[in-house]
Amino acid sequence: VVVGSTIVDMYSKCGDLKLAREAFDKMPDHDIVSWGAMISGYVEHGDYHSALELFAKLLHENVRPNKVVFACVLKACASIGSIGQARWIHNYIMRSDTELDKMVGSTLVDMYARCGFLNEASKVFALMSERDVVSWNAIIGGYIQHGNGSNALMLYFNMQRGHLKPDRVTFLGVLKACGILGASWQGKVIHDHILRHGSDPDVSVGSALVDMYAKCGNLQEAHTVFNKLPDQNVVSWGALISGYAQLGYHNMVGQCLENMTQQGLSPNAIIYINILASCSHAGHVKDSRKYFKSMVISHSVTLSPEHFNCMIDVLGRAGCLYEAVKFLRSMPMQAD
RNA sequence: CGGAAGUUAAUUGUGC
Repeated sequence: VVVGSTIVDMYSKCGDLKLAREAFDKMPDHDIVSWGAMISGYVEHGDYHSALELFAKLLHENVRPNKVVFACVLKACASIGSIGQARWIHNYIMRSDTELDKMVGSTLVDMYARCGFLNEASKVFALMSERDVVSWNAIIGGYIQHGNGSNALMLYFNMQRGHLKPDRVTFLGVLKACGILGASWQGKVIHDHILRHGSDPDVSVGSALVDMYAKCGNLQEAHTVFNKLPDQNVVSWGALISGYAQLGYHNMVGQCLENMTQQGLSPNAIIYINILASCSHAGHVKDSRKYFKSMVISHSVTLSPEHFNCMIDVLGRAGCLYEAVKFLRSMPMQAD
């Protein structure tokens, strides 16, 4: 059974769920770990329905799920917004005398938040028997997903008072909260916390800092932080470019694109959305045509409705209605 | 303590 579970886990970590399921079905006996390995494999690869189906089968065979299995299926429910099944599972957990430990509790918090029930998320958070940094991150993240930056920041400062050490995920969250609020003062405080935290510099946290400063309107600081990043990737460039685009610095957007390309990084779909949006704000019809063309010939970007929206917008404003309609008709997807 | 587990950075446009 142990070997079987290991094989199931190995196949699913390699991304071959079919082989994993075959191995699972061939096992003479299943213990709870093998069920867990298979269910978590489905969840990890986004096959939430299969995960829930297998969970139903587990219940049908009168196997007692454990905390790991609960966490996996709750995550599946959260991902497809299946609040009904999630509530049923929550209920089952309560009936089965499973304690709301940090793992099951955090998953419930995250699930309720994703399904839009923040009251219940914070209720579960308050009831949990233990809370670790992931639990705090889950509730903070929940408020952020719903645009409530101030509650997220309040929770962060409560967490500090509880002497619980934040981690990089916490920082990613609260920096986003500052960006939402335009709270540059709190942002600087958190920047300071990050520097004192004593962890290795991290590109993700660095990009979140760039984004935070940009969203607070402080492009100078954003660029300074950007220059100090250990390495610059497409996302960190994206944060910077989006900042320049939103604040109307059209030529800086072009400049960034050039520098980025010189670094050997090719712009992705999101970068192009920002660039085209910048053309649209600046009313640069020619630039927008130029960039759209280079995007198409690069063949490395999947065109999305956003790209077309930007083009149609900039052309429409410039009075090039005929060309705008041409773009509208040439959309490879359904126009809304 | 030979096997499974929770939170994770950049995202367009119209009108009030």
